[in-house]
Amino acid sequence: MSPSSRPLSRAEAKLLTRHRLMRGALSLLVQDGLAGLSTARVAQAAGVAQPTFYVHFESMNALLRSLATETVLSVRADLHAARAPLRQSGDLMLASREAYRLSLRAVREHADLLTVFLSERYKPASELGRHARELLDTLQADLLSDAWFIPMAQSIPPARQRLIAAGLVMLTIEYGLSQASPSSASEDDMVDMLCLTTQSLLMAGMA
Amino acid sequence: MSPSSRPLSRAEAKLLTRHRLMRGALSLLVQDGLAGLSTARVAQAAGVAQPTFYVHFESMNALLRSLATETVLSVRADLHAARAPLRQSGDLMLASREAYRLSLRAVREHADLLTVFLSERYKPASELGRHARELLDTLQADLLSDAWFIPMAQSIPPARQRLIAAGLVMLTIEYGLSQASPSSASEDDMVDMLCLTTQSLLMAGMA
DNA sequence: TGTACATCAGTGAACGCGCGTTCACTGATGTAC
DNA sequence: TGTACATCAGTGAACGCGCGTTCACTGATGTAC
Repeated sequence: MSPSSRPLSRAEAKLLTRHRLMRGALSLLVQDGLAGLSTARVAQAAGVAQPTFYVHFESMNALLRSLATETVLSVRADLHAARAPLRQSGDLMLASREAYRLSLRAVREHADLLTVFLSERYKPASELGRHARELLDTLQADLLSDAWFIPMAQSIPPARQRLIAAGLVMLTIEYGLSQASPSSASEDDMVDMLCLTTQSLLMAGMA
Repeated sequence: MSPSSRPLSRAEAKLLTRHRLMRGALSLLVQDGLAGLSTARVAQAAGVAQPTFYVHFESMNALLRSLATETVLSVRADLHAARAPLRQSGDLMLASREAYRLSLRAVREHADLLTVFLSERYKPASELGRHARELLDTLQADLLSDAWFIPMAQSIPPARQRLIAAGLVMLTIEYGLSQASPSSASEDDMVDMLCLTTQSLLMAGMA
């Protein structure tokens, strides 16, 4: 499994333990949410003794902060990358389909983190909740900026633009996450729905 | 404040305490989620001593079960009632607008409970999560059955029907809850979006 | 209505337990020569 | 390369605290006569 026989340096080993703690925390969050989180359980999930937690993080909130800031960037980047087809010239309809297909995959890829964020977004006092709201706001803004060149989009009032972006982001995440369930609809059906919803929302926005 | 000067009977007083415990639990759930819930805090929010909790519920899970079953019914009924205009003959477009307007209000009315349910729906092991998933499934089924008479709806394959219902339910809840935030869009804009999305999804579903 | 007794919602005190947090210690890794 | 020392990631033990849960007790409410 190990790509090299060289033993890990102290710094590398420490970073590895840190990553294991964060992954352990994420898997506990997915299972039980914040209620199921304790330094003991996180440490156990990471395979280290419980006080080791404090070697890496000064508190549970500090770990959650790191988890949020370090993972949010990759979710955001992946969803932006999924819309690359839109930014190339060509058939807009075909490009939209491909962009939504890739977006659904990105959502599936980050399903664990997104479920946690969706769960926490309505908790006003939670630091994780604040990060979740910021992420969703950012995803909406990214979507708008990626769609800016679409002729229809520019003539829509800003308030409606935000409403459209919020709806499309939520639909994409909702559909993407539902792919995990066994009775899920087909990806093609989801892409159809998303594309037509987008078209009609854009037209509705101008009205 | 009291509508009658007659002192409460023992049974009435007990029921009142029970309601206070459940409302206390709900307000704590809204603030901090399951993580912030303890028998002591619930009892304090209800204004009773902590062991009193066990006079009414055998455990926190029992309280959550009661909270879910007793409130789910009223959410479901209110959303069904909001679609009454659809069930009367007349202009379908006007009826849709009115139905969505009433639905948004029902969502706002039950905002506390819905945010809690949305937060818990992705937690596989949580009993509250199971109730949340059941509620959302039921709301989707109710929407489909209320829309059954719409000519277009009947020719859509079942898998797509469910996808459409899931999308519309989530959009309605998402928009309705966003009305609580100060920078929220106008209700009229939301109704526009929902109506046009509905139309286009119905057309997409048949394709 | 009045009295004696039964019921029971609510309580204070007590318990064992897992939690967060601290700290002295260990032994492997890193460094200076 | 070899040796002596420094660093520090990880640990076991210990602590005070809030938690869930139990229980004997109280006093107001309800009931029988």
